[in-house]
Amino acid sequence: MKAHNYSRKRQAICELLMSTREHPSAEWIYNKLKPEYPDLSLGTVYRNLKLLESDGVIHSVTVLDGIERYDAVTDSHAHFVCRYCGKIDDVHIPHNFNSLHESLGVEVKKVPGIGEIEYSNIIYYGKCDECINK
Amino acid sequence: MKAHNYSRKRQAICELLMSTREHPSAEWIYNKLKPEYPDLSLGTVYRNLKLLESDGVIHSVTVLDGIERYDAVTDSHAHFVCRYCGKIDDVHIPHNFNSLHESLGVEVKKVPGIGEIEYSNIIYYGKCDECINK
DNA sequence: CTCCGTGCAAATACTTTGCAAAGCG
DNA sequence: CGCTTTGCAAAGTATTTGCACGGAG
Repeated sequence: MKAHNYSRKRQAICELLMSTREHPSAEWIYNKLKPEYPDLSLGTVYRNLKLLESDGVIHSVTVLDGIERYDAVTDSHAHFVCRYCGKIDDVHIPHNFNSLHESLGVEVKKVPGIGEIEYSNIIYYGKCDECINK
Repeated sequence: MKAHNYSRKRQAICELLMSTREHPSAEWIYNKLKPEYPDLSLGTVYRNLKLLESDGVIHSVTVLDGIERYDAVTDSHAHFVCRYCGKIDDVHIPHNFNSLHESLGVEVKKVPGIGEIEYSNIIYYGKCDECINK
């Protein structure tokens, strides 16, 4: 109960991102944390998201309908976005995919005539099972 | 010289997108077309981009620094984004990639427990050759 | 005392929209 | 004429930022 305010909220934002598979937006995080931190402000969430992102702790998955969505999971780079309900799921990357991307993520891969790849982002768009079943 | 205004500007926007590899933003298109269509307004560009997108004629490649970037090329779904200068290049998709995605694009692919993939978007981030050479 | 983190509100920046005018068939 | 397209400017919305305050060491 001693470490009072030092990065308490930043910690909470980070942990929330790590503990969910929702790929949250700033506002989602804000609403989720507001009950426990009544004096939390949206600006702080935005500030900390940018900070955590530049520290490499979290990543921006995509911008969906103008809203940035984040992710703290680092092992999988593939996502499935439901075009109908907006849900974002993690997608297990197939094996032949791995053979191509095995060195990506942290390592650098050269593409002739283009440049050096530092990381990649693979997104599938479609209709999730829930939306298929009405 | 007869068909004067019917979708003349929409046509121009579409053709411009087809003829470039720049993956333009709304403003880029606006500036490019403004000399030839002095009465063009930015709102019209935005409107037509949305319209062309919903018609499936063009696609949104990504949102880079809060700015939406479009593409009218349909055969390749992979892009390279330079994190340093913001340039977006088309990337030739490797063979083993094709084996996985050969049916994607228009067709539908099911992912167990997730949903049906309608299309995919693959983006590589890194440093382009120009930026590597200072 | 000094620094970092924050609330609050104003400011940005891109995009969307309402409306009236103009075009096309 | 009826429907579409557009310019213009106002509105909208997500995000960023300036400033002063508060807590920690």
